[in-house]
Amino acid sequence: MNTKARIRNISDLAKIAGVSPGTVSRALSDTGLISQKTRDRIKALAREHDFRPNIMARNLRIQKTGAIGVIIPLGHETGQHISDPFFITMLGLLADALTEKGYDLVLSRVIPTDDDWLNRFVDSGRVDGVIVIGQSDQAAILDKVAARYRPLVVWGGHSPGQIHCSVGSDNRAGGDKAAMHLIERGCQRIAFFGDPSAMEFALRLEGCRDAMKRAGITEDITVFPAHLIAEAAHPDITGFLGSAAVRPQGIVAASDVIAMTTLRVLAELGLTVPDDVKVIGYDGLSLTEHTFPRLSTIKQDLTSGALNLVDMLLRRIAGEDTASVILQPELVVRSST
Amino acid sequence: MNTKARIRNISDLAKIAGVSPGTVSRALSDTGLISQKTRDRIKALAREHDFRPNIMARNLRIQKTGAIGVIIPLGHETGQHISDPFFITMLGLLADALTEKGYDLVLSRVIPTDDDWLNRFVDSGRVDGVIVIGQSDQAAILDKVAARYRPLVVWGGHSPGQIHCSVGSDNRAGGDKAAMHLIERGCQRIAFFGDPSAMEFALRLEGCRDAMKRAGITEDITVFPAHLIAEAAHPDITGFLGSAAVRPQGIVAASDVIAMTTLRVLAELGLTVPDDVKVIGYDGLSLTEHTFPRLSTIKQDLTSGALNLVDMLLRRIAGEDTASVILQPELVVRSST
DNA sequence: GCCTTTTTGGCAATCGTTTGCAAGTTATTC
DNA sequence: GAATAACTTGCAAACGATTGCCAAAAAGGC
Repeated sequence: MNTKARIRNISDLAKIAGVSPGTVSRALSDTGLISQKTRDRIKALAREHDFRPNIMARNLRIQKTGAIGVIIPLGHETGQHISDPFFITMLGLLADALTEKGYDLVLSRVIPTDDDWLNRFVDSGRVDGVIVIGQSDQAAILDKVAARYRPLVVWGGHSPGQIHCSVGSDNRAGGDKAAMHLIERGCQRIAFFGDPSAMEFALRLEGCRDAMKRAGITEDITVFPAHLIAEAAHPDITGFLGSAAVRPQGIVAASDVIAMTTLRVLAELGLTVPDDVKVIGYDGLSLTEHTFPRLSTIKQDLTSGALNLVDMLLRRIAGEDTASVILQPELVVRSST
Repeated sequence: MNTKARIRNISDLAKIAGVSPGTVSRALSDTGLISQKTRDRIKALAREHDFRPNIMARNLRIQKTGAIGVIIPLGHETGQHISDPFFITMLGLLADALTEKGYDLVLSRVIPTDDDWLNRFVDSGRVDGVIVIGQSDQAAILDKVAARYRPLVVWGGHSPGQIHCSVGSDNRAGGDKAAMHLIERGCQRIAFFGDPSAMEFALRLEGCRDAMKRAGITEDITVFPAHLIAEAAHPDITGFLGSAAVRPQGIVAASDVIAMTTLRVLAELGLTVPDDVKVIGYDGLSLTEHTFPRLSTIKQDLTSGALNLVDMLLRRIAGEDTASVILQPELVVRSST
């Protein structure tokens, strides 16, 4: 295009424009104080040479990175990975919300081998704030870091006395709704598929128990700690359902992925859903619409969850203090119950 | 812990250690030239005050960001989104590979509204290199940018004369394998579900035709341009299969998601797979193991794909030149054929 | 003990912006 | 026409690390 030397920085441009670097900076960043005329002239010049101010220098001066870290700690279940549909869905929503607000999203998967992973990330100075997806079994560490590092929010349940700011849904209420729905559909013997050593799942199980108690069902719920990931859960569940002395009439799965695997096992065993067994999932991921039969589930509103996470975080970055948010999950009835 | 003022930068530490900032820098970064003794001493001091050199300053000086941008252009099918299982799987693998190499991963979703989105990102100076997942219908733009910006690699098919460096699988060979498999299973009337206006799909269709020709089947393949996303594809496919005058014996789906939806529609229509109709997918995502019946598919080795992408990119960053890579897809036979 | 060689560590420039302060210019008012 | 007000713009000091070059110190050889 033009034969002139490339513009590498703001002072080059200033030289061409016949003004000082400071003026160029102000013109480009729309900080008042510059006459409309020179501002336009400089902007045009910048466009013409397609010059964009160096971001690293800007970051250094401003002491901000313009990036938010999203961390997925792969804690209580090694082997669980980022392709878990739940994480992914959340990630996509966060990406949208952050982009909207002008932030970059720096993705980090962490396998917590020591107690220092979050400290390291937070202190690395690469991001202005951090969103952690899932408490896993790391609640203690989250609390410790939250005590000194403000711009941190977490997706997950809220437990009394917790220090970190979390956004998540009411797991107990969700479990209650799931069990209640099965009971209304006529189930008496109910099983819970999921490992209650994860805090979220324990609460969902509690909720199921609440509902059964309320319905006057004395028989306790059967708890089967199925794996989170489909590959591992499949043989497990096959073993359990294939050999169960008394088959449950209804199954509350702790996650949609577990529910999906359950559907498959049932089909392989020649059982029909919902006639022989009813199954309800948890999360409300889009994949539940593509199973056969379509899966009933307890839907967490991840869209507003993501929006809340970002909103809270930005407010914390701005210095505000924010309380945790608890969203209400919702029963979605499809064909599996 | 200690009452001393916090160490904010390298010179503070230098003061405490009684040396000059330069020495601290060298000690911390293990650049030779410093005696083992002082190096150890300084490192201990840094650990004690948990001081970490400011990354932004480092970036500015070094002229590197230590981050790689991963872009997902949502081009030819608006509404397709990041939660598409294919993107997600790829993203997870890239996250692993990049972390391994010490790079951050900056995620960016782009809806190409103008011709300048890639330029803007590349020039933003936020990343040292860019990986684009999927050519979508943006091949021209990719070529244009690739011509001037070296550290750019793309996941997708390779077309003769393309300028950008791509890593992808041989779609034509994959389509061939899929159709061949159906033919060997006794299918004569074959349908292709997928929109051939996407380049990758067109090639897969070509491959199917190759196989049929070789097998001496004169009847042409029926092409049905199903949508990429399950929500949209479902009614489409229901319409097509429900009203087809002559039902195909075998279906080659252009993606696993389409195949999955097809399975569901068939089940809803009361048809058995594979007895009434055989279905084969494309991609080899893990979700294909969790359908019922389990889906046969043409597997692209995304793991080595991701490794290749990262490897190529790092070599380009280092100044090397790299040629495109074409991987061979592989037939995976399960229960749907 | 003196001279040469090797280590070790300090100095200061550099990366490219932003921004407080002050000076310069123009417009306004009496 | 002078004094004041109101805008514009330039100057130069940060931001916090890295690194080439040089001097001082230590080690080694005779």
